[in-house]
Amino acid sequence: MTEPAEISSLTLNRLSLYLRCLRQLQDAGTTHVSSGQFAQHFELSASLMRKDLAHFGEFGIRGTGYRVDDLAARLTTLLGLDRIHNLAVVGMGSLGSALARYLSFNDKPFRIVAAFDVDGRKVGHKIGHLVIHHSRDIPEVIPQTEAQIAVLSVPASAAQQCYEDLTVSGIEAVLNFAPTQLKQHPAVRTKSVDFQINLEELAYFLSS
Amino acid sequence: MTEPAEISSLTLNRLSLYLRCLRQLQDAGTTHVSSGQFAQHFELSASLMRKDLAHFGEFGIRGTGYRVDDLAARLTTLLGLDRIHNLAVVGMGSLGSALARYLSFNDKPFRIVAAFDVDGRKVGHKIGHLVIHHSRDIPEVIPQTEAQIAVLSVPASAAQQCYEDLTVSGIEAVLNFAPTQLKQHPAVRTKSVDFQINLEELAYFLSS
DNA sequence: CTGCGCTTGTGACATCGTGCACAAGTCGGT
DNA sequence: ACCGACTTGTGCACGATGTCACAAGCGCAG
Ligand SMILES: NC(=O)c1ccc[n+]([C@@H]2O[C@H](COP(=O)([O-])OP(=O)(O)OC[C@H]3O[C@@H](n4cnc5c(N)ncnc54)[C@H](O)[C@@H]3O)[C@@H](O)[C@H]2O)c1
Ligand SMILES: NC(=O)c1ccc[n+]([C@@H]2O[C@H](COP(=O)([O-])OP(=O)(O)OC[C@H]3O[C@@H](n4cnc5c(N)ncnc54)[C@H](O)[C@@H]3O)[C@@H](O)[C@H]2O)c1
Repeated sequence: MTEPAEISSLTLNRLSLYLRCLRQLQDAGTTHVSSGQFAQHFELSASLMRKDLAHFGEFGIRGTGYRVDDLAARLTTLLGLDRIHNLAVVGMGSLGSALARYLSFNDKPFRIVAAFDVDGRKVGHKIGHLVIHHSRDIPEVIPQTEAQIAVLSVPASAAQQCYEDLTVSGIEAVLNFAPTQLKQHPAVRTKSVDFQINLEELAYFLSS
Repeated sequence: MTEPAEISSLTLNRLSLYLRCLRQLQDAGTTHVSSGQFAQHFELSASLMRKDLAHFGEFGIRGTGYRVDDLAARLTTLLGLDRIHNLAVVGMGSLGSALARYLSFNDKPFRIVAAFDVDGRKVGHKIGHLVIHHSRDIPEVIPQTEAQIAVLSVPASAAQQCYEDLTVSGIEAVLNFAPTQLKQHPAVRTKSVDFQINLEELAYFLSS
């Protein structure tokens, strides 16, 4: 099988995870690994890993396993992480700032090219070497900077409006952190990371 | 059906979502809603919502729909959000501080009772009215404060060690933000919120 | 009290995701 | 050159998840 069918989110997320684990192995100096060893080490499923990889071709050597460097490299290109992706952060509050700082360190495949807020005390100031624009300039700045992915870290009440401003500005994907159910635009790939819901799930299982 | 079987994460997360949407309806003054209206308004599935609720009993009135207040109240107790849950935050960097601040505002069902770090410049200082302890005191402070859920926001390299310190200290659940695959303790309910993997999923689908 | 329209709760069905087991294939030793 | 030990890639079966369609139930009008 090559790559005609649409890949599921679950598979894709696991591929990212595999890559991360492979990098750990690289750091440890491991050059070869079998799916069994890999799975045991990282508490994953060996057969599932093989099946995930099978969506994209053959990566291993029967009888031997996988060459760590090789698999890592192929996963990197496969996931598009060998290219640089331009990010815009909308909402430079405590979360937005943390994200911006985090991405500045970890700048391998992602690069922040624009930041937005509405707070007069923040607009015009710099975060690192990046000036914070006013949100009303989203339609102008997004195309200029060629931002492809937007990170939404504004209050829930502003999220939908910002989302729509972003979509009409030609953004290709949005990662939303606001605890709200966005009315999605079909042409923009949208995901939400919902801290609150995850916390509530844990709370459900507590004894008292 | 009442509640013998284990409820799936997916269902549980949607229940949290429904509750959040119901609160929006309450704020808007809506008193009654049918699953169809609800689903259309929030871009959800009506039949799935009914099935999710069915795990826990009957909540609606046939021919009429649901009373918003009533359903919200029942979901709140059902999810355990009428009780206060004690949180500990481990790793008071930019993300940990953002989370602490966020939870201090949004303090309805969650209350931060302890904070930890190893950085000498942070330990002993206060965040709000809460003193930051040294991580080595986790085994002492967690039981004292009766923290039930820990939020892990330390660097990936420290995550496994902190996780284990927490588990032996009697924590009941952990929400991990570090980009690493934790070796899980079976008695501790553990979830990860993985910003990086979500970002990489979006990147995969970008055109260029 | 009866009938009608509406909505829930639910069983049957379709789809999707995962675990299992094994044939196909590779390598190293003899 | 062949064998045996090992691992991948994969077909199959099972379980989980979501959709559909409808009987059961409720309220209101007459
Ligand atoms: N730990 C956290 O802080 C955390 C965790 C999970 C989710 N969230 C969510 O992330 C979002 C941001 O959280 P936060 O803690 O950073 O809040 P915050 O109040 O610190 O920051 C919000 C920022 O958004 C800006 N803003 C408001 N309206 C805007 C608009 N229309 N356009 C651009 N910027 C605008 C504000 O000026 C502010 O700087 C919230 O929706 C919150 O629920 C936060
Ligand atoms: N936007 C973000 O900042 C962001 C987003 C997603 C995930 N994350 C992840 O969350 C974690 C924290 O991110 P951050 O940006 O806050 O990093 P940070 O460097 O700002 O903060 C990390 C904090 O953890 C403390 N620490 C280190 N070892 C510790 C230990 N053993 N016990 C207790 N505390 C310890 C450090 O002193 C520091 O204060 C990282 O794993 C990061 O990958 C961060």
